Amino acid sequence: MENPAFSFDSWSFQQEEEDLMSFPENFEPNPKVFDEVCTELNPYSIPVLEDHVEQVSVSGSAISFSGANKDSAKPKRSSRKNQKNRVVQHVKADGLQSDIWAWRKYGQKPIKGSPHPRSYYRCSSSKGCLARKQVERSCTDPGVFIITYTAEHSHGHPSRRNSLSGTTRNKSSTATKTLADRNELLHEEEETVLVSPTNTSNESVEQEISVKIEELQQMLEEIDHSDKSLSQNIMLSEELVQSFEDFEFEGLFLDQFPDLSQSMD
DNA sequence: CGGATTTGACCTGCGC
DNA sequence: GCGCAGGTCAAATCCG
Repeated sequence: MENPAFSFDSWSFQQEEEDLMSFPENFEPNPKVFDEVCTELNPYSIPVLEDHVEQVSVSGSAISFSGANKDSAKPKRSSRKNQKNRVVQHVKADGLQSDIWAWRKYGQKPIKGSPHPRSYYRCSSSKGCLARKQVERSCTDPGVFIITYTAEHSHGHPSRRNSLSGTTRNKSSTATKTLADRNELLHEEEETVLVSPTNTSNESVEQEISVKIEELQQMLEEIDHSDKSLSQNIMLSEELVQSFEDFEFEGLFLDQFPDLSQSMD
């Protein structure tokens, strides 16, 4: 069985980086145009911190999506005017992997004056969802990605991500994943646990979660502090992943808290 | 075989 | 009206 969420690995992200950097080495954008585009793409001068994502709404309402009118007839092609209302995020590389939605890439275009192409994604969690996402590398800081969300999701959060977020599809087997990837996975799963209702009466579930977290943390410590060979670390990591698969966090939560996915909206 | 990605073609908005 | 640039479509291709 393959865990879909586990397809979020650094390898595939590196592939995306390669894709984004696929312009000729001698590519030299017009300096004037380049500056103008950079100013346009990063008008907020938001300081991007590690593990921190600033979220900005062009319409002035943070976090909320406001681009599409769900009641209006769906045009065959979206109007560029509609995209004045959109949410822009400036994230570092690891921020691209913290997106809970499943996105499907439907296009990539070189942007005039920018050395980096822009990738276009649509939500693949639900058929008919109008949510869109654009990912492009900042021209002022290649380590920063500018993510622009347009329209809003017409459905609740997916129980599992079934695609990649700002990345190409996974091309490697689980055996080739790095320890950093596994740690990233653990962080994501821990975050999933932490969003559970705090006043739930289901103590047995909470206890089970607590025990599981402790086990996983111990396993991580073994990985981090041991001087084992890489292959041994990978074996430990595989055990960690299997542990997650056996536990089935989200399935458990969906069974115990059927309203959770909606309340997260 | 089904789902995701790639990529050239096409459509639309906007400035001149 | 024309041309450019951004955004989307869809067939081809890839991959598990």
